[in-house]
Amino acid sequence: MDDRAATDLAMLVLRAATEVVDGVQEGMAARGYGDLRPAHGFAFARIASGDTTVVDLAEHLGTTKQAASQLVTGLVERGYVVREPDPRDARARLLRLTAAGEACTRAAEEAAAEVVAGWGDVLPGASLGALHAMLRRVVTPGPLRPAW
Amino acid sequence: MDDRAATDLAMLVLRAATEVVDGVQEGMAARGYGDLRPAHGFAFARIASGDTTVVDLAEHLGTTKQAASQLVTGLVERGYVVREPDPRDARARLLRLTAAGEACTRAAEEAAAEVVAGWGDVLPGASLGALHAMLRRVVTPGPLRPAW
DNA sequence: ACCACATGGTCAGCTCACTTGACCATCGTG
DNA sequence: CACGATGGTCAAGTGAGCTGACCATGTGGT
Repeated sequence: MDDRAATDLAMLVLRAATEVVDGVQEGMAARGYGDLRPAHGFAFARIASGDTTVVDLAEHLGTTKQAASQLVTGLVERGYVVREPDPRDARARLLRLTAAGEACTRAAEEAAAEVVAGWGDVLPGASLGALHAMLRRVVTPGPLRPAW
Repeated sequence: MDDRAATDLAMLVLRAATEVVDGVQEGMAARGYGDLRPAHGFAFARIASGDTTVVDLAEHLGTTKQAASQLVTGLVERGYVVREPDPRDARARLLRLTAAGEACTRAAEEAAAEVVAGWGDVLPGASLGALHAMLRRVVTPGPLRPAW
């Protein structure tokens, strides 16, 4: 694959990501979560996985702990997240989703699935699965930056 | 494909995009362009395609024309871009890359190609081409937002 | 035990990209 | 030639994220 094709592929990935973000954003707004930004969604995903502290979240988002703390404060104010004391470390505060937060997470998953379903409409049958498999092999775990 | 797999695929796309952006950013810094942000790269890509005005750029980046104008001002100050009068419209200013701007564009393409080449190392032979073909079919043209 | 240092977290102030709103010059059409 | 649409800039405000300082708690060394 020459440089031009490689660059083109890179651009396609970026455009696909833009589609995902915009699509999810739209879907969330349609479900009544218009006040949430993509960064919030990434935060939900991490918090939902359990045993998350503000510092964990900051690493996951690729930001400073201050920024993560600020973001969490917003989620707490909206009733999506609660800060609970960590039984094993008096310094730390564990983040947990409220019922509203879990409902929100489900809505985000639905919205994401909708976007992907749209892709399925233009791709022959099993290709979506192949796409999934390829990306899984290619992608390394790491932060999911909410901004470029 | 169920919702969970679809959500997972969406996340993989986002993570892949993050890898691209971070990789290009690193590659650019290594080539002496550490002062440029991803948004600048997207601007370069559009300007390089020729006959671009500030308004065109704003649409391409999904921002306001004021923001695009501001961004262009920065590129002009750094000597990457010049504003030239449009011979067909005295209101408009055509954007053109300087020699430095073109060198920068080539550097960005190289950096992007490097990231993709890294993917080629972990994917069996023709899969990269298949990935390219799939994304091309799935992705619709549109703005390339520099921020989520 | 006690000290020094590392770690989790917050507060305060700043930066800077991006936004809204107003405005000017020019184009196109009746 | 008037009038609305369009390309562009200026000015002020917003807000997410950063740096720097600080406190409380955990951890390892002597």
